Amino acid sequence: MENTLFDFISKYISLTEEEKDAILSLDLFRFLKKGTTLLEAGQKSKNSYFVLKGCIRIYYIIDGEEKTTAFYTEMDALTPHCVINKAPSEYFISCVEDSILLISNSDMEAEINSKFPKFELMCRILSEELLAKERVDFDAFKTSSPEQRYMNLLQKRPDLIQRVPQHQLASFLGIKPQSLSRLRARLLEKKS
Amino acid sequence: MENTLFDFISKYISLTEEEKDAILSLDLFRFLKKGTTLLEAGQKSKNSYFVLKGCIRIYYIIDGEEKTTAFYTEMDALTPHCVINKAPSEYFISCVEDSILLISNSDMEAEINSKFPKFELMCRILSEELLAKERVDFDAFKTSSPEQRYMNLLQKRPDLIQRVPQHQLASFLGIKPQSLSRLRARLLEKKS
DNA sequence: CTAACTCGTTCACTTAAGTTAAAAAATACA
DNA sequence: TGTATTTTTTAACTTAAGTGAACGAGTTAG
Repeated sequence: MENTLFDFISKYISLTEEEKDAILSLDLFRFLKKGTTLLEAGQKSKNSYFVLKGCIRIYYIIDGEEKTTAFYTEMDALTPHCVINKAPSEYFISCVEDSILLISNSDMEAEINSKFPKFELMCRILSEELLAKERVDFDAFKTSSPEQRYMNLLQKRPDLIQRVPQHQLASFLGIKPQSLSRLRARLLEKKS
Repeated sequence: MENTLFDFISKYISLTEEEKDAILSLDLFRFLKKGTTLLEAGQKSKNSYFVLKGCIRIYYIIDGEEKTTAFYTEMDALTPHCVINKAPSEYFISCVEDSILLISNSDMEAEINSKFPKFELMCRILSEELLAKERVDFDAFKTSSPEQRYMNLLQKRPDLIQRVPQHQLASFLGIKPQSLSRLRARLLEKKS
């Protein structure tokens, strides 16, 4: 668990043993049950999440319907929009599975970043990377059909298709559950 | 022009006159003609862009078709994916209009960031903001129909609809030019 | 144990986007 | 200015996603 975290950090900066201990002493690890809500729409929060184990999702409630738009699994980091713009959240976050998360808050992060330039550097690089990647993902979504998106997902994140309920996958792909079901049937047909 | 830049920076950090002069002495401003290509797919580059005036776009060529996925206008910043992952670019960048850009390269940025922690701080905050916003934009795209996306654009970036050719807007909205034209006709019909 | 729910699938029908083609309008440029 | 080129619109037809409803399997709760 600590190893997962430090392996991740080591991709960006190197930490001394003291620094590692300092991080661990903050006691940020949290064990959460499937279905636990971490953030509600309308709510303000300062918490950021890093997934050590399990899966969390972002979803909206639009016309009474849940619309899941993003999944975060092992080694994924998420700072909600409401933390950045200090406004009520536009979306919910909850656990898709029993999960182990590192939960930090923005005040604490600001303090650490100003004390340890190394950490600030890591955060900059990480968010620049995530931003560039999000851009490319968004582009791929725009330029492809639901069927292509599904096949792309099958390639890039096959695990998701196993661990996530299909109606959540459907809205993640920008379609209705019935359409995903039909689409899958269509693909099976094609293969044979 | 300098003012546009410093107004932008002042939202994040405050600069002394010396620091401002130092930035200006780097001579990063570039004047570009409409249609100029800044980056080609397959090419490697270290350049980041900040739009002071005008408009640039990201586009792909898929099956011989141009697919425009993003527009950057006044006060927008863009670091291409290829700069981040040091791999050949998956997309093109070109000027939609005559534009004034600030063009920096990643080596230079790394140097400045390590010399001036203030700058590193700005870059971190900026990319965290952009990442959170990109997430919300992507979500809005996923959860809405082409018609809703168009109406949303009409509200949020009415200028774009004026300054950008419709076939580029269409792929930005994830549809074909014919569909956008039809969609617009449908909306006009509804209004009356 | 059964009633209530949730989830995935199927079906018939509606709606809108994709496709192909052609014409009309706007723009560039020689 | 007139011609070429690009952009936008229109139309007819195809394809696939949305909608509303129903069904069975699996799960949960009383």
